[in-house]
This record gives sequence, C-alpha cells and structure tokens, in this order.
Amino acid sequence: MTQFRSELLQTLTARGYLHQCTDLAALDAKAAAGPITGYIGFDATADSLHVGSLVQIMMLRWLQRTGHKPVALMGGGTTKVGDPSGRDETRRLLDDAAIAANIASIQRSFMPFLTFGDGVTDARLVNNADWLDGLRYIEFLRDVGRHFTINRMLAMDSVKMRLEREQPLTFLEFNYMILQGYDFVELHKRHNCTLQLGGSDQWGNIVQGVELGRRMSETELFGFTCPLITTASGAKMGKTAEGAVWLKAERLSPYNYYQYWRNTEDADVGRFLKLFTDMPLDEIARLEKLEGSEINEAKKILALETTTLLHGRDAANEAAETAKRTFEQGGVGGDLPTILIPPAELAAGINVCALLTRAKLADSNGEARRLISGGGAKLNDQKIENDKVVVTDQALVDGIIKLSAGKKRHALVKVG
RNA sequence: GGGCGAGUUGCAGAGCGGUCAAAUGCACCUGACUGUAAAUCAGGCGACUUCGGUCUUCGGUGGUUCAAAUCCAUCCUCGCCCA
Repeated sequence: MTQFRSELLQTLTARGYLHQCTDLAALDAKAAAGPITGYIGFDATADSLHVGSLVQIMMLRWLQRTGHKPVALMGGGTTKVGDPSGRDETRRLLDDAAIAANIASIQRSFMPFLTFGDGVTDARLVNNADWLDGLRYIEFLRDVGRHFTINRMLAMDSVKMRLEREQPLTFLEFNYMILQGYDFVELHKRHNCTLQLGGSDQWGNIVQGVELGRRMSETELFGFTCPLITTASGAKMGKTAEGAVWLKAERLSPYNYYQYWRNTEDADVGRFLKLFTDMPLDEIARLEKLEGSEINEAKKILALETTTLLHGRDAANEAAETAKRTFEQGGVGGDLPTILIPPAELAAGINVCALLTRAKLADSNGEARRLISGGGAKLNDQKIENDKVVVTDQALVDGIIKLSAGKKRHALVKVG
C-alpha cells in the first residue's frame, strides 16, 4: 500500500478509507504534483451531523493535513430535492427556513476538524443553493440535461432498487443525480475543485459528476469513495439507546459520545482508531494487538481521542474521568445526566417509576416498571425490588441520588 | 380519465366479523455469563393501573352490527395496467 507517491493517497489507503476511485494512478500523480481541492457534500436534512458523517469529515481532515484544500459542500439546494440513494421512501421535504437553520447548525460541527480561512490549504464552506437556486430550467436542460441519458440513469443502483422493489421514485428525486453531478462541475469552475470524496453509496452520483465534467469542460475530475462503515456485527454505525450519535454537544453530551466509542466491539478497535483518530499507525498497530480484557485500554484511548477531536481535550478528560468513577470505582461522576427536583416535592416523596421516567431512563411508567421487574433498575447502586418504592430526601447521599437503568445508563437526581 | 391492487404497532410482514394490543422476523431494552466487547441463553417491547382491569391504536371520515384491523360508502396516498 505504499506504492503511492502522494502523501494523500498513502494516508487514505493505509488508514482504510479507500473503497473505489475513478483513477488512482492519475489522482496520485496529481496529488503528488501539488495541492488539489477536494470536496464532500453534506445533506441538510437534520440540524446536526452524526457519526455516520464522521468518516467523511475525517477524509476532509486528512486531505488538509496532507497539504490539500478541503471544501465542505452544504446541500442547501440538493436537500430540497432529496437523495434517493439507499432509501425506499421519498424524503420528507423541508422548507427553506428549516434547511437554512440546519446548515447554520451543521457548519459548526466542522470547526474542530478543519482549519478554515483563505490560505491555499484552508478549508472552505460552500452552499450549493448558491448556484442551484438560480438555475433556469430550459437553459439547464439544454446545457446539462443533454449529457445525461435516461438509459444510463435507469441503470443507477439507487434508481434500479426503487423500480425493482416497486417503490415510488418521483421525477424530483430522479433529478438529484443530475444536480449532484452539476455541483462538481460548478465547484470545479468556481474553486478549481478536481476531487469529490464520499461514502460508497455516493459512487454512482460521483461518477455522474466526473463524466459530466469531462463532457462539459473536458477536464479530468476524480471520484474517491470510502467503504460504508459498519460495526463488525454488521450494524450501521451511529445508534445507541438514546438514538443517533450526534456530533452536536446539545444533542449528545461529550460523556455519551465518549461512551459510544468506549463500547466499541473488540473487532472494530483497530479499524476505528485508523479511521477516526489522528494516531500514528505504528501506535495503532500496537494497540490493536491487545487481547482479552487488555483491549479495553485501546478502547479507552479510542474514546478519549475521538472525543478530544470533537469536543476538545478538557471535555474528553472530564468524560473519561466520569466513566472511570462510574464504572471502575462504582462511584458517581459529575458529568452524568442530571435532573433537578424541587425540595418540597422530594420531601413529600416521589414514586421510583415516576422518577426513572423523569430522569429519562424510561419512556413511561410502564417501561420503568418493566425495568424494575426485570431487575435492571438501581437506586444508589441498590437494586430496586418493586415499583412501589417511594423516594424521599432520605435517599440523598451527599446531596445526590444516583439512578441506573442497566449497567450503562445512569442519571443523577439533585435537589434544586 | 378508465381498470386492477395496496395502505396494520420503529422497520419488514401476518391477520380478513368476536378468542386482536394484533402472529412471525429484524431492530431495540433488561437479566445471566463476561472485559462498560462479541457470541449464547432467558425475559420484555402502545399508555395508564388500586394489577382486577381501563383506555388509545390497524391511511382519513362516516356507516352496518350486540361486536369491525376485518363488511359497506366516501375521501386521501401509492403501485401496476390501459388511455
């Protein structure tokens, strides 16, 4: 894997980002010759990105760290259309205001990973609404549409899948690949962008852009995709008990983010260290070899490094400290989710089920009851034996009540 | 515009007048075993509950019936075929 001359491709391949590339040798030569500009498009369907997008962000990060210019493209325009790839159903359409709000929020997630500015290798944020919103239909059809044949579009996986499964595919969505292809051409024109990266599910869309570039402006553009990252057991990344693993701290606390990585499967540790941290490869090779319970050390490092990248060193250390106190010493960490109960209410007593629900450890009283009857609920590390227990201020230990659902989910109750 | 078919609890997908809060699979949660892992096994998985029940759900709305996810009408959405 060291046959590449460019640091970019050496790094990307060694760390496991390569899935497919339109022309590895040519891209290698170009990257070795000088800085190139590469971009990745991001959907604006939610107000925060989640771990699923992290591989993409890391690719941009490496692009920058190996001396090139990354462009993060916000899909302000394409989100109005909806990418049919990998979906059976049409995406819910968002209005302009929602999309604008999402973009504003998403942008902040890039800040810790990339250096922005106007320098040669400084990262840029671009919104494709800037050129897509103003398109004139007939003109666009004649200039761009004529380069696409329906024959080829029907052969696209995303299209075929819908048709084969007899799921609807609207003309609106059908246009998505054309717009994404056009993005590439436009970015090349505006920012001299010659490389598009993305997840393997974007391959079809990316290739369309590469070909469109050749037809419209006779330039060679490159496409590069990374594998779809799944856990060793085949599950898609990014789900926990609480839902998606968001990158925004408001959506998912640094502590929970840390825990997500801490709970990585054994078989994934090495791969994830390469993909999601900046650690040197020889160091990763050493950690990867750990076996049995020792691999937990590698997981702690993975969790600490990934959390540091996103939330900063201080927040990561705090999360690690809380995890250590909570799990290794059976104590109470200050970073756990906390709810406040008015003193009078606590003095009067609250049923445990209600309390578990309020601490968001259960969705309903019924679920709390089930949790208790299953033996999974704990109050100050003591198993709650029945759902009639009433919690009063007598349960306070140093002003805190610790509630647990299972071994991993904890919350604190304080008076306030 | 015409003909046919479909819309069920997170997803997939049974049910086709009472025994249906609704089979089964996946996902998810908890327990046991462990290493905050995986695998395996066990339990759970609409809400409320004085644990006897009560209430809300099967695209929407109105009917028929003692009784409807199941029958009828109508509307909406989607698919297939024809125009």
